Amino acid sequence: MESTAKDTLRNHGLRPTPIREKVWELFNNASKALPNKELEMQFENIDRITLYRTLKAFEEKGLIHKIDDGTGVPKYASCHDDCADGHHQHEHVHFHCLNCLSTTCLEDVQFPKIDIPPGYLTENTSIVVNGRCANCQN
Amino acid sequence: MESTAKDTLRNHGLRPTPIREKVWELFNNASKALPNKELEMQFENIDRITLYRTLKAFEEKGLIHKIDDGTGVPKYASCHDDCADGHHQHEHVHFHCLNCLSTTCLEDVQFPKIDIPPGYLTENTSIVVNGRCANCQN
DNA sequence: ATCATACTTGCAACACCGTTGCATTTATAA
DNA sequence: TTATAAATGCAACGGTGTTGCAAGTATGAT
Repeated sequence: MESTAKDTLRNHGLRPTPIREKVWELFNNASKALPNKELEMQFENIDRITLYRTLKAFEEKGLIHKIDDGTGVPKYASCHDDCADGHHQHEHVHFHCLNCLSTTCLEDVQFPKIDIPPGYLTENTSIVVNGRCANCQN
Repeated sequence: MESTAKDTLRNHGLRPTPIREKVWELFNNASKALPNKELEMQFENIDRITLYRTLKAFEEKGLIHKIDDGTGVPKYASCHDDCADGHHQHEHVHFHCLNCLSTTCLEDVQFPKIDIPPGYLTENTSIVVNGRCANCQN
């Protein structure tokens, strides 16, 4: 049995509101990371600041994670269950298609171990692969 | 024998000017990637647009490469000889220190091979390791 | 050396985005 | 139902990428 958007929001310490529920559903139905613009377009008229704060809250509560794919336009994607309040766990590779410009999470791709020189301490690593996605091979 | 800043600029199709020469020297003497702000501070008074265009020109001509370390603040570092006009070759890992906020190129770290699912085509890959650099271990 | 030309610089200006403050509206728990 | 805390909408500020244009500068030909 799937948990409703309301439940999910409450479980993460967020009040369920129409906007938040819809934003959350958009992330759940998305097969790629979403930029602010694309989210805004799904609403009749939503204040960009409200959306900004919604995304910020979602991120802080571990519902979504921000992806910097190098385009300069931040994108967001839903997290998995192992993400909690302000403590993200996202050791997965992101793929950015240079053709359709979509960015996706490659959860199943093995995350490589980077051999950093002694003296350095690794906290977390970000990997973005740029290329052509499966849908853009023609 | 080292080539002068003038020579380097000319060799990349850029007219040597006082500003460009100084910017180029700043990159050569830097042990880390430089954000616009840090470059601006090295001048008495430089127009931010001029610096913006200088960096853009340098990047297009293969003198420097832009690094997106996830902070949202673009940084730049000098390229190596294998970079030419609009054709960058930077398969190296970048390290971003969460303590001193410096970003460096780890040229000697082995760049891992990412096993992307069939159907995907890899053009280039960006890797940023976040953590603590050698200078920040105390 | 001079000079015409192309490039560079500096300034104004615009757009976009992150961010904060504040008043109003909405959700929640007593 | 109601008091309280949180969410929303709007104004506003600052930073930055970007372009246009006029003035200054480097360059190659004469």
